[in-house]
Amino acid sequence: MKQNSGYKTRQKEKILQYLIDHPSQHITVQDISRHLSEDGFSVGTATIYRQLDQLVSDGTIRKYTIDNRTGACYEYLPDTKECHRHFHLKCMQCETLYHVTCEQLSQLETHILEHHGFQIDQSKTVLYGVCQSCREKIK
Amino acid sequence: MKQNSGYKTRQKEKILQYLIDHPSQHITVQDISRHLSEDGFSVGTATIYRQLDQLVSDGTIRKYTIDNRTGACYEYLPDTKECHRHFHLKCMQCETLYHVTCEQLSQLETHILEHHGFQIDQSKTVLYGVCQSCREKIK
DNA sequence: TTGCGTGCAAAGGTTTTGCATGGCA
DNA sequence: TGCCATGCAAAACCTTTGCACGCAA
Repeated sequence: MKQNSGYKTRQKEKILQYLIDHPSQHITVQDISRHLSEDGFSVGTATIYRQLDQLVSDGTIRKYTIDNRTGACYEYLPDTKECHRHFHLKCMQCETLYHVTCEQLSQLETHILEHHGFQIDQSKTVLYGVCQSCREKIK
Repeated sequence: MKQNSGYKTRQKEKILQYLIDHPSQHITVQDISRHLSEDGFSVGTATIYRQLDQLVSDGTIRKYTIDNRTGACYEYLPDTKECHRHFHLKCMQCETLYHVTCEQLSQLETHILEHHGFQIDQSKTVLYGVCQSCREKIK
């Protein structure tokens, strides 16, 4: 996992760099396409899709979709060791990523492993929802 | 919420019945379309989408998307509130998606809300890791 | 009868694929 | 040089929309 597969091309580099420069955000294929064009380095849509697929397979980025949004989103996953010690909570409103260390979460991990036989990978897991300040805004 | 809006038509009835007959499953528009055709009661795709939208608004069913899947999924929500509380566990090895209902997970949701002010959206959240059978294969 | 529901076809998006060409190793 | 990567365009999908007709209330 996380071993760059394939050749190192300029397109691939640019795409990944854009994702790294915008961590914890809902990046779409369109965003990447638009950004690279503005940068004077247009990349074909098909290439973007193909590279993103590869990055997802490598475990470098994550792909997900958000309802009432059209198209998939991609997000760079930081690889720092600290990230294995806590969970990520991501607000779908303001896009903030919260890093949470919590006994309850550790217990959950143990429970899921012991009772469901499933070993959770904290670094890859993101809990989606709405944070406090955004919930207050809505009211 | 949960009050059937609009007219009662045969199409609507058939669509909802199919969802009720397949609780806790990832039903797609195609599934419904195919099933109804086989039943000798074809319904136009546009109608299915329109009815599903209405059922989602009513709160009768839930709409969500799954990564690496094309198209949205729908799911009937049984009346009891607790029953539709479940999370998704996805194995990064075999890509299987597990559908888990678990008291511990519900407690976690409550805990995160009360202690961290964060309202988790289960339909968007997927816990990544490795499932039991894949862990056994590795050893 | 009134007005929503339905079907069909067309339109609007997103994502994938085929194929010739280009570029990394 | 051997292969993978890229671009372009076409194709394949999913979902929405417009419109005339059908049907529930």
